[in-house]
Amino acid sequence: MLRIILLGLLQYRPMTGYEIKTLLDVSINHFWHAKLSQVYTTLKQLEGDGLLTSRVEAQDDRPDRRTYSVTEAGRAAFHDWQLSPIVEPDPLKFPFLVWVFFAAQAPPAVALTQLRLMRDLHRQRLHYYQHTTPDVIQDVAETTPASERDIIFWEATRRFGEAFEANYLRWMDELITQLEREIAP
Amino acid sequence: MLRIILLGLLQYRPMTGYEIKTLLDVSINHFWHAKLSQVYTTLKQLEGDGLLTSRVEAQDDRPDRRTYSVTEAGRAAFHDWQLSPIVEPDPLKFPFLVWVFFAAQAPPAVALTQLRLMRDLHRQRLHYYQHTTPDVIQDVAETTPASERDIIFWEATRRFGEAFEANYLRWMDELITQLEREIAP
DNA sequence: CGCACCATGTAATGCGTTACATGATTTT
DNA sequence: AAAATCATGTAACGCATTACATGGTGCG
Repeated sequence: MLRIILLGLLQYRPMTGYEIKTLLDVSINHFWHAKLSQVYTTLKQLEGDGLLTSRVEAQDDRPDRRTYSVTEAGRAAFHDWQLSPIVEPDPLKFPFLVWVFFAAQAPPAVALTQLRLMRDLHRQRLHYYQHTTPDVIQDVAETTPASERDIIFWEATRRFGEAFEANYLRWMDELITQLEREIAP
Repeated sequence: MLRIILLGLLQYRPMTGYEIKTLLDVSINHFWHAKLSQVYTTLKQLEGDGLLTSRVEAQDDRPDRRTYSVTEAGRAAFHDWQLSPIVEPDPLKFPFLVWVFFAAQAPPAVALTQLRLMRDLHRQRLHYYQHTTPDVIQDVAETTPASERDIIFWEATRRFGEAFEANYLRWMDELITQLEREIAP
């Protein structure tokens, strides 16, 4: 998947590994993430496969920059992926739900404390999607040659994040209330 | 994480790798998953670490069964994990959102077809959480010595799945409607 | 003075999937 | 006759994280 993301992002404009990582951290980060080291190794791999090319620019005050661009083969690989239909819902992983599944084994007070903490964290995230992400999308749209249609879909992913967090909060509030009633009737 | 899940499940009762896998597929499957081969290797690993023990029972008509049980050290490791607070929201991955992020690069008709297909898949999943999972929880509760408190949390994970899918559907319906308006005004 | 930013990479290790290998019994 | 269930595992590979290694500039 990271391979596809890198091919997709580099179609907007050529970038260095470092630039890609910073872009990743503000845009795609909410539904996919990668460490800088993985970005570097995956870029190298894609170049080895002929899907990217790179050229090095020397700089005297800072380290050299290696800028990657997509080749024709890279563009083709990306579009192949994009046009082949996805016929199964993604198998997802929610580590915190594992904790909830086994929460009966923990003392009730500990469980409640953990749930309240997690609720606060998701409240913060919801706030971020509502008040910060719209500005981020604007910023990215200005520094990247993106179409209006791109922005429609970027905004759709933001709304997904917002709705996901709002939904998560509702669910947690209900669970916490239920447990509170059971502990202190 | 699979290590923790195996330790958690084996505390209800001793099981073979095969039994664990079938239990995994109907319970935890909605927020974590693993292949049978990984279950076998992880069980072996946990035994090597002294967190599980196993004994083999010969059978004449079927292959031998290796039944695993949790050791004291295993119980301790599980409770350590359970009592150490989770202070960051999980970094999640939604592969389909990557597709949406780049959907502007696909022909509008292709994008709409894919979105409608995915909507149907999530509709099926919602139906499953609403009408099948409650029965599954009952079944598991009957074959496994689980407390009432366990069932409260298992039911909570079911509600999470239900709410997640309902929310996903709402989001997709909105996006599809928005795109339909733009294609054929 | 220390931290963040810019900038690149490698090496070791761990987690997870796919493919390989076997084989009897039961259900459709 | 074919598929699903029961039952175990290994080997190769790929994806991802952590740790290691380097070093100048700018800001508070």
